[in-house]
Amino acid sequence: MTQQSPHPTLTPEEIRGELKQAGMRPTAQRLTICQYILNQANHPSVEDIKAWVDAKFPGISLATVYNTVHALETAGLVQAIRFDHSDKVIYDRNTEPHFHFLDEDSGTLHDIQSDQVQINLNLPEDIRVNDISILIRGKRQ
Amino acid sequence: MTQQSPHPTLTPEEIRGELKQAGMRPTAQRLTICQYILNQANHPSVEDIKAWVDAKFPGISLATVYNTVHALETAGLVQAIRFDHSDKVIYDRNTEPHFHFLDEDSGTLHDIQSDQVQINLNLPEDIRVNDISILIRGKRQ
DNA sequence: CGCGTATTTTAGAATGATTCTAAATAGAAT
DNA sequence: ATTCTATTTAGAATCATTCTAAAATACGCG
Ligand SMILES: [Mn+2]
Ligand SMILES: [Mn+2]
Ligand SMILES: [Zn+2]
Ligand SMILES: [Zn+2]
Repeated sequence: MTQQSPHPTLTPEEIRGELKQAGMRPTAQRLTICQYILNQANHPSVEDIKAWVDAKFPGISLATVYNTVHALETAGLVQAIRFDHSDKVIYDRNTEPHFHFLDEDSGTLHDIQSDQVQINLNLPEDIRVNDISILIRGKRQ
Repeated sequence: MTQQSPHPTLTPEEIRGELKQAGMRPTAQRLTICQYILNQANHPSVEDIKAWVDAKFPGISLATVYNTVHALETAGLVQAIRFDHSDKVIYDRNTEPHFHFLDEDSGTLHDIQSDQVQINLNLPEDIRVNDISILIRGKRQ
């Protein structure tokens, strides 16, 4: 299923804790960005993040958004992904290995947990697989 | 297997024929580009194409390479694909649905025919799948 | 062959996402 | 308060790609 996200909502205090644990100072900018990426957003682009954060924090710089997502990525709190259908990187709070469904009508991405897909690979012996990336495109009827 | 490509080598005359059939004038630039994309190359980027063609056809413009790959794409002679690990579009002479293996050591892409992968999707009833894109990353030991 | 017209090629400018730079600001430590 | 480091910021730079508008070329026809 592309079902309800398994991501618990984090309180501001919990976010603060995650940042500190990652060695990042919990600045107002970062807390706001995390409130969006970790709690509200669904696979947002930097543009999405900037737009949302701008409402709560007018005038935040684009560079800060980039800096922050990079830091969050390094800290392992988000995953950066790029798909064929867009030239923008999207950030994924789901850092577990999983796949994606692109709803071609709405343009929205939805997680597909690994256990919802069974893959049987018939590859040469000498290949060691490190990672599998899957994007399913389709529509809901 | 990521085995030998199922792409027959085309003679210059055959390439000429393909272009005409697609309503494209078989100019020297296009013939040279096709000689590379359709016969020699393995998932080349525009940069790759430009570099190879430049040797046979010094001074060809980058715009022409872009124009030509777009025309070939429209004609259905190649497929444009973008993967996560590079910010460049690559062109694929294999226009059948298929998947890809990225050799992380060499950075090279290899086709995986659809019949070498069995996928069982456990998705909601209301989802109609139009396309599945798979990239397998790994190494050869 | 020689013209007329549509297609193609081309250089260079524009675009857009992202990265870089270097200076200003803020936080933490002493 | 002073110092040191982390963060934020505006703006420039980068890079793949797209666009523009003019020059060159190909092709059909007389
Ligand atoms: Mn979006
Ligand atoms: Mn390449
Ligand atoms: Zn996801
Ligand atoms: Zn391929």
